[in-house]
Amino acid sequence: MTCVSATPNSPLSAGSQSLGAYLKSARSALGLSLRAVEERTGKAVTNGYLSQIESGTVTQPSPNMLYHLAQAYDLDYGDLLVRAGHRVPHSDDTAQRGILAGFPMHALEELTEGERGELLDYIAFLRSKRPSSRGR
Amino acid sequence: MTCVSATPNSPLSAGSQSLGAYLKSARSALGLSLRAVEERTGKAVTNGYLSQIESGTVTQPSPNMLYHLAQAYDLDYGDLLVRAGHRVPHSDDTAQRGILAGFPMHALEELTEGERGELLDYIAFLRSKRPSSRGR
DNA sequence: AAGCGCTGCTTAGGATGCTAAGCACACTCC
DNA sequence: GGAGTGTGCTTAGCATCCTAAGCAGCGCTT
Repeated sequence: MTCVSATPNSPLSAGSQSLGAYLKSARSALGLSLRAVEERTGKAVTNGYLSQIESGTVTQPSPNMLYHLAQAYDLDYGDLLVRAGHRVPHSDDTAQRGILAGFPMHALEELTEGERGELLDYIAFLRSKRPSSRGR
Repeated sequence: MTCVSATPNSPLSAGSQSLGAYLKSARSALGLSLRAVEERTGKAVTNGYLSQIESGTVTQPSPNMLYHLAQAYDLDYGDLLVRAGHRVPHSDDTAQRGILAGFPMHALEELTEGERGELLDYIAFLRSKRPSSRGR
């Protein structure tokens, strides 16, 4: 047991901790070993790799990895994303219309995904049909 | 309507578009060149790399890349994340972000009045092509 | 024709995520 | 002592992302 750090660091209050330090605190708080976490994530995060993350050898794990860790530690996934330096979609506003006020949006809403794809292609087709402008 | 059989010519037409095909449609609808997009993203996404994404050579671009593309095309960032196979924070309630989330409104804004008319006709055409029931 | 600029596309190579395997140390239990 | 198990940690190597540089083709201008 080489390290068992002494600092009782509550992972929830960590302000500017690096991702690795934060995850290490979290694991320590839960009293889990590296391999226990590997087990918890269903082998999605191997113990060696987790060690790399905690030590800072790996600085930006993929969202998928972070998700599994969030699950294993019961942490907030979005928070982990931010700590890893990923952008998080701010999923709020749905309404800025503007020029399109006249356009019947519900017509679009009724389309299926595939139909919307076709529509995009048709828009491209309309543009390609225009007199001379090549791409703009 | 002019029509000219735009449907069969569609390179992707239907179903669940791959990320690449979707991004290609979006770019095409906006009438942007690969290098124009590179410019728009402030060189964050190079033209060659974008080509790789569209062609499927690169299947899972980083969230950061997707963010820049979402900005450039005025698409929903979260939607792109999902299409790229990344997990999205609040995705417990799966499908119900804005239905129009994936649609590039800019593409509509740039159309002329007449073209918008044709587009509406085409939407009507799409709907008429369906197997009648409107529930879905 | 020659040159220019734009188009999409390819490719070598560096950087990084990520895995599988193994190391050294510490604690048992026979 | 020796075997077995658990700990954190390291490392070779592969896969993938991503960049920089370049390719050929097309249309336009002189």
